[in-house]
Amino acid sequence: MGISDLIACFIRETLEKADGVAELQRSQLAEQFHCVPSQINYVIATRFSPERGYLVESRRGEGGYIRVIRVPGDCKTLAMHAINGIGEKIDASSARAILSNLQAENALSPEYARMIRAGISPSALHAVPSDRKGQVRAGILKQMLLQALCN
Amino acid sequence: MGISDLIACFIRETLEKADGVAELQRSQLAEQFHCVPSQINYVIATRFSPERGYLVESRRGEGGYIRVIRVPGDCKTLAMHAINGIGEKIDASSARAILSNLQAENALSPEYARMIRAGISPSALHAVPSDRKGQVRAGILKQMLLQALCN
DNA sequence: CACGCTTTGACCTATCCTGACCTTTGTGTA
DNA sequence: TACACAAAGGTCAGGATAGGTCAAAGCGTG
Repeated sequence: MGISDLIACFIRETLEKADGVAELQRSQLAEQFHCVPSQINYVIATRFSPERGYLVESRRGEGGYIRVIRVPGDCKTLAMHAINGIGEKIDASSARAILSNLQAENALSPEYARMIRAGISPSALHAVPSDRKGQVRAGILKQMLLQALCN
Repeated sequence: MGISDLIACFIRETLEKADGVAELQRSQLAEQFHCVPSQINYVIATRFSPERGYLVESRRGEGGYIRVIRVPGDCKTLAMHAINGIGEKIDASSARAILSNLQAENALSPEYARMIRAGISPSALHAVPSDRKGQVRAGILKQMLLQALCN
């Protein structure tokens, strides 16, 4: 596990403790994890993007901050939101993140999540030409999420 | 016995010791056996395929790994039987037939069957070039069946 | 010798980490 | 009030690390 994962983990814990809103200080966090400040942006961009169910606000200058908000809502809404956010194509790690979010919100059972992961795993998509993988992953993900939603 | 067999043996031993989950470092393993990294992929592809009862996950970049998972023995027979019958590629109606057979034998719950059907439905696979649909369907079907039958 | 399994290497893709440079905002001072 | 300055945070391209793909060459055996 690299530093990025540690930072993401820390942010998730903060969100947990603080009831869905984490207010962070970029440079302070960077110092705490012995990394450059821009790595915090990297972590937020790759793990706390809107498609993954988070909102991010920030402010520069004196008293600046980065606020990560876990977007609230009931299971169905979250799942529909996730499906709508998928778009034409999706890369593997975004797909993984969406699934673990839905799972964390109890909008998706661990069993269904595992099935979906199996369905979009690299070995499953082996025969898809690489320039189409993103599209195919998106297609499968949407269909299976829809199915899982309707129990 | 060639190097591939030695590597396969080593992975099996690791699986034995580690209770069915081996986490490997491709380049490290390659160095250890004095071969090129891609030979590790060859070994995994030829000896740890879904047909043989293994799941494989991996991650690139810093902290990358290859994880080989041996599916538990008790559920293995049935799953292997179904999966081995699938082959390189499969058309939509044969896939449906396999699913309804398994369902009829009570080997597959209706929920899981529906998930799989969603995953290989035409809308899920719309972005796959038609000359590859059969192969892709087979890939997804195998992975998902392995997951569904072995939980 | 033909066939199939093995081995190799060139090239590709994904993920993470870093640093140089830029923009926004609050505040103290002339 | 205006302005300079310091204190945040933002962007982006590049480098490092690690696994993936594919086709061609090697090799052993019927």
